[in-house]
Formats: sequence, C-alpha cells, structure tokens
Amino acid sequence: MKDNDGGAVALDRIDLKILERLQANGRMTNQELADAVGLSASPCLSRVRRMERAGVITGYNTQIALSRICRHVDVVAAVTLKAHGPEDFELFENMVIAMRFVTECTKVSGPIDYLVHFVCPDISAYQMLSDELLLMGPKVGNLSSYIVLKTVKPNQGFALDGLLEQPVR
Amino acid sequence: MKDNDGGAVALDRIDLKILERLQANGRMTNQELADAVGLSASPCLSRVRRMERAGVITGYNTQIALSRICRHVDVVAAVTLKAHGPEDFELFENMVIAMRFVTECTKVSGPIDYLVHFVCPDISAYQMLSDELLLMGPKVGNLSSYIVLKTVKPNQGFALDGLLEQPVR
DNA sequence: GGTGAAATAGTTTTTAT
DNA sequence: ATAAAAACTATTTCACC
Repeated sequence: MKDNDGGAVALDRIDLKILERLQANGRMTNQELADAVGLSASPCLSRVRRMERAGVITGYNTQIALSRICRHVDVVAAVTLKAHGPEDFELFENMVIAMRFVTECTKVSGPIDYLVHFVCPDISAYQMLSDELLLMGPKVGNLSSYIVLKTVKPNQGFALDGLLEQPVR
Repeated sequence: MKDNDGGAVALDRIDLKILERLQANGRMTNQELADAVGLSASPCLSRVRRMERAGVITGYNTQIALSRICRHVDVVAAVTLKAHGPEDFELFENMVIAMRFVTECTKVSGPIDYLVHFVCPDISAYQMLSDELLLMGPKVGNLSSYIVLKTVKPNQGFALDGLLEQPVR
C-alpha cells in the first residue's frame, strides 16, 4: 500500500466524499461507498485504489476499546532532551520507535521536544519504560508523565471539509 | 455498532489473533481473516460480530495522509483550568467536544488538566480556536501550545499480546 | 463452538460509451 | 473518465457434527 510520488495529490469533490465516508467507516463495502457518493461500483473502486497508490489513504484500522478487555494505563510523557544535535534526535527517535507499548510519538516545538504516548499493562511497566528512556537512552533532560484519566473526545478523523476549502475542484 | 453490557469481555486466543489482524488491516476480508487465524469463514465472522456487539471493536477507520492533500497545522494544547469543580470540567469538555478541528482530547492527571489535539487549516485558525477557549469558555488558567513538527511514530494500535498476558484463556 | 455447502451479495475485470 | 455486464470471490445462513 505504498507507491508515493512525493508530490501533492489533486482530489475532486467525489474523492473528498469518499475519504469522509471511509474515515467514518473503513469497513463499508465498495458498493455502499459507491451508492453514498453517487457513483457506480467500478469507478468508485478505482478512485479508492488511486488514493491508496498515491499515499493519500495509508491504511485501515480497527478501533478497540481496550478497557473492555484488560486493565491498562495510558500515559503521555513530555520529553526534553539535554542536547539538540541531529544525532541526539535520531537516537531518541529510534529508541522510541523500537519501544514496546509506545503507541504514538510526535516531535513538537517549544520547551518540550517530544510527546510520547504509552499504553502499558500497569504503572510498574510504565516506570520501567520511562526509566529506560531516562537512564539508558540519549541524554534526556526532563521527562514529565501525565496519566490519562479519561478520553474526552476520541479521535474520529479530520474535518476534511473545513481543511480543504481552497484547493478542491 | 453498540450493544454494551457494561461488563468485561472474555476473549480467547483466537479472538486476540482476530483483533491483532484487524488492528493491522481493518479492511481485510473475512475470508483472509479466517485463514490467518485458522478458522473457517463463518465462525470467524460470528466472533467479529460478537466483539462488535460487546463493544470490544468500536469501529473501523481509514488513515489519511493529510499532508498529501492540503497544508495544515497540527497543535497540541496543554490546558489547565482555574477552577476544578465538576461543572468546570463539564463545561470545558462540552466546549471541546463541539469544537471543529479538535481531533482528540484527553483529561490527564498532574498540573495539566487536558491535552487537546487540533488539526487546523493554518495558524490563524488555531489562534481563533485557542482564543475561544481562553476568552469565551470556562475559566482557563493556562493554555500552552505545542506545534507538532513531525510524527515520529504514527499510531499503529496496541501491543495486545503484551497487554493481555494474564487474562487470556 | 466448529464445519461445509448453498444462496445471496460484493468485488473486480473487461468491454463499450 | 464513467458505466454496465460478466466472471470471480466473499459473506452469510443453515443443517449437521
């Protein structure tokens, strides 16, 4: 599911509708999708395939309510490195990428360098992982942990209509 | 896709395998899934439906590479309220839930109350939204904005095998 | 709770516009 | 580039284990 050309991708209104529908339900059949966007099945499918090949659609996921299956803790760590050379960033990033129970990591601007999201079996597992970052990893200057108490608004995709008001034909 | 009973859900090894596969590819066919977990198509489908009804599977999403479609800014705001009564939390949460371009919001422990994730068309749109929270909303004591520069590790689901080592039959 | 066959429904390729 | 039709494949139900 990768065939990037590196450039921007032009989408028309129908492509946008397809993305909106698939964002809300990634498992709908091509038939349902075609009906929803006012196309017959085969052009609808070729549009989806085209967006997959262009790297616009990068994958399909299943949302799991982890709390229904097992106890776990959800923690966000705000990490600041001591040194800020390219090799310091690279070392930290490779460590985080390889780390189990890290579900997501972003590099941010400002006094914090990284936000690292962990989903671990328990606090002691988190304790070990954050220690690993602090002790064994590259020079981590500060690591503040924020335990997630509640998901107020779960991720339900982008407001594509609001984001794409200009470039859509 | 909701038929919760409020209680915990018992899963066996096959259910777990199903979740792992669907987490990696939410659009695989039931046939492929059945083959992957060593079941025939019909029991595989009934397990999936059962987990959907039990609220273990809460939905199917499509990942979109927004940067291939349009310019945008991705910001995480760390918000601390001035007052911490139940009504202050509720007011803030309702505001955030209704807010366009907020893709995700979590309540956290510690000196910060909420992490609010925005994906906006540009910085001026973000400026307006954060002002809305600061000025019109409930008493926001502090709002620090962290612009996302890079996604180091994109969300690829949970390490289910590591999280579920105890309760699986 | 699983299997395998049968009917229904969806996907995908080809062909024509 | 779209649509319709044909061939193929998957989904879903059901009788049986």
